[in-house]
Amino acid sequence: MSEISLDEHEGAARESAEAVRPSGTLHGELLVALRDFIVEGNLEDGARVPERALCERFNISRTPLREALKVLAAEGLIELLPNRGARVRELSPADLRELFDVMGGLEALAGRLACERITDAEFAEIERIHHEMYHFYLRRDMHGYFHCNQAIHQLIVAAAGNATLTATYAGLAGRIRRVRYSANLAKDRDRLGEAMREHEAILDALRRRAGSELSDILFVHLRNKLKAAQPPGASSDE
Amino acid sequence: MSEISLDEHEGAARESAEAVRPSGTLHGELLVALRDFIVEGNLEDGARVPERALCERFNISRTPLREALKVLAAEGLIELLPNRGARVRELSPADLRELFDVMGGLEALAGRLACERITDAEFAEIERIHHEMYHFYLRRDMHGYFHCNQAIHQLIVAAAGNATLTATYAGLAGRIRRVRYSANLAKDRDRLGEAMREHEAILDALRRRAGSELSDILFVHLRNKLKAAQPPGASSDE
DNA sequence: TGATTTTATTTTGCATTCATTTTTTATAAG
DNA sequence: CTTATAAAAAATGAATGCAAAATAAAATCA
Repeated sequence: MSEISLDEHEGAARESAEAVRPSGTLHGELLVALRDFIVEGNLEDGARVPERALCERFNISRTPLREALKVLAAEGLIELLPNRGARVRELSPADLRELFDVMGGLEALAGRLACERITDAEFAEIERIHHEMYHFYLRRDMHGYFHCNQAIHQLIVAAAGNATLTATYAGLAGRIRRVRYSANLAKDRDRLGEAMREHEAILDALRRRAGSELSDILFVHLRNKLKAAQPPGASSDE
Repeated sequence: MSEISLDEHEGAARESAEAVRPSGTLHGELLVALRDFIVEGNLEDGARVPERALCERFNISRTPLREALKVLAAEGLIELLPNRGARVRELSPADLRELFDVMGGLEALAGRLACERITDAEFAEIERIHHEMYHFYLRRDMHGYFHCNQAIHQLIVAAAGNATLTATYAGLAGRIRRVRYSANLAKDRDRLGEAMREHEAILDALRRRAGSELSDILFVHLRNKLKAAQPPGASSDE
């Protein structure tokens, strides 16, 4: 009956909403598992979230499941319709634009903060991955490139040393991750080269600990990323 | 038995976590009411959240209450200790610093976005309140001053026209609102004058639609606000 | 046949119940 | 009188039960 193909995503201990990691409680574990389950795209966009099936899949009763659903709704991953259950939240082009802008703002902040406190060792690590990324870029290895790209942005956020920022950022990132924009990105070679140059500028500003400048670069960088991901004439639904 | 002094905070329909406004469902209403109840300081810092008492107070069973608690924990307002219930989350000086920085980052973003899309009418409204605030400043009317100050920052965020940003901002603002830093702020007259000058600069940059510049000013403005709120030598718990 | 009403089934929201764990109170020992 | 131990009370986490609502299915009529 249950047409869901989940295979126990236990171990993936994603650090998410900061104050909620009640390992040892069913609800806490379930929250993590369910979030991954949805983020990884096991449910179609706009699809109903099948309570019964998920209960059977995770071997729990409805109570902890519904608690987790409420949290995921607060995070914006699903939406709750009164008396009509939960649905996977669809991202309109406008939503995506909003998310990218906020992510851009948070990365801009991360860059600024990172300039204040990043150690030489941390910077060296970012630089190392940057060169690795350049390597992938030359070889047109999209998978490797993308992986490094993610890592760099993640490291900058981490270097900011602000747990609240990290948690907020992770929450928004989860919502975007459902969208397969990577495909669009990878296709546009011009964008790839441009992105590479932007990353050079990021590294440079970070090296000089030029917080305000880095802040600007990162925001624009995210804007360009969005532009590349969005079809040219996509309505912004304003 | 219940030493809680709540008097039905119904109507206050605060727009909060965007995807959760299930008016008509008990859980949704309760979430809003409970959040206000905690934000308004009806529970001591670090105090246990009394499930039983709250159930009686709101006339509901534990199920919807606990659902709301899970959401509030995800928002960071309370923390859940396995088998030991929920407690009102205390804000360490480090937490406060983190929150202010992220709020600063979000306001910086708001300023940048506002410059892109703010209308002359919207700007005029902000300018009007700014002058009103100056009036209060001259008269040393702290209450009026503070109110205007809040309004201006709120309007800038609104002018950004990004619902995701608004929701994220509101979530963090709620956590800070528990702290009575306003008292500290109001006491420091030097800071007040400085803040006034910073607001002049904000207005000026916004008038010129100088997004990047405004972004910087707003972040620094928030930093200074924090500095004024924090006792000089407060440990940053790094 | 196709649309519409009626009935059955499922799903949802919330209350209640139950087994554990924690906290409190009472009791005993040093 | 203080500290340690044991028993009682309360709380928490999760499962189950139940009424109302929504969806699906069947029956009726045009």
